[in-house]
Amino acid sequence: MAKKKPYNDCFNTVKPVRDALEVINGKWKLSIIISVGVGNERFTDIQDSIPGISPKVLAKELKELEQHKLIKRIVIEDYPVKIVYKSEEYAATLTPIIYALKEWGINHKKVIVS
Amino acid sequence: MAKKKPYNDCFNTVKPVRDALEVINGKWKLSIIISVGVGNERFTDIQDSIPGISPKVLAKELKELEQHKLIKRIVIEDYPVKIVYKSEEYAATLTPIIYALKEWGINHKKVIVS
DNA sequence: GATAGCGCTTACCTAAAGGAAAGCAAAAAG
DNA sequence: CTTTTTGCTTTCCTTTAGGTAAGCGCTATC
Repeated sequence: MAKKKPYNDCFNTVKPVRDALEVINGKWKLSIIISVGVGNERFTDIQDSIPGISPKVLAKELKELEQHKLIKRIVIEDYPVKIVYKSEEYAATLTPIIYALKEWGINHKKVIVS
Repeated sequence: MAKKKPYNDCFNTVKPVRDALEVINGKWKLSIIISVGVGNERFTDIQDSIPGISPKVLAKELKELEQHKLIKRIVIEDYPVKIVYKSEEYAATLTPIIYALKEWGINHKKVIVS
């Protein structure tokens, strides 16, 4: 007896958190979702609203977000052809995460300062 | 007039979200916080509770989490010397984020399957 | 005395992320 | 015509994250 106490299992939490992180990981994805969600639909508007992002990275991330069905790319066929990005409805499910991160980030800033 | 419509500002949200991500980014940090939060305090217990993590990465991340005041490393001086990791109270403020990510991850799995 | 476990560290390597800068086709503006 | 804007793409390069494998000092166990 007196076996070694085994570790506490937390896989039920760790697993879905990791699944979520796989989709929204990286430095820029949530910023892009926020920007598009707030109404920016043109490439350059999105770029301008996110300080520091390069067009290369933005183009790459937009493609990934499209594949994850979080954003749609719409081509409007008139003269000139116009391209707009919109949030998919599914992106709204990320709101609680974004909100929680925002609140935490704001508070953390205060904690660091003090 | 008829100036170009400027982009919609979202920096107030983007900025704190990025601040938060700087602390909890990466593939493993939240998993470690969850594991320690659930009561795993020994290095190998934490390692065993997070499938796939290597000791190198775990050691590195634990140091970073210590610096961010999310986890404390305690050396117990008896024979043999024992080292335990515990959550700082501040780590509890991450609970809403972890919960939101967990819920989203669970739901996302369902969405993908269908 | 040999082996195993604990809490790491070290060295090495690969892949992916990301930055910088330039360019480009099409159209509009001057 | 020249320049500017838009929505990107391309190339090149550096940084970082992370994986693999081995080992090490110490203790405990067989």
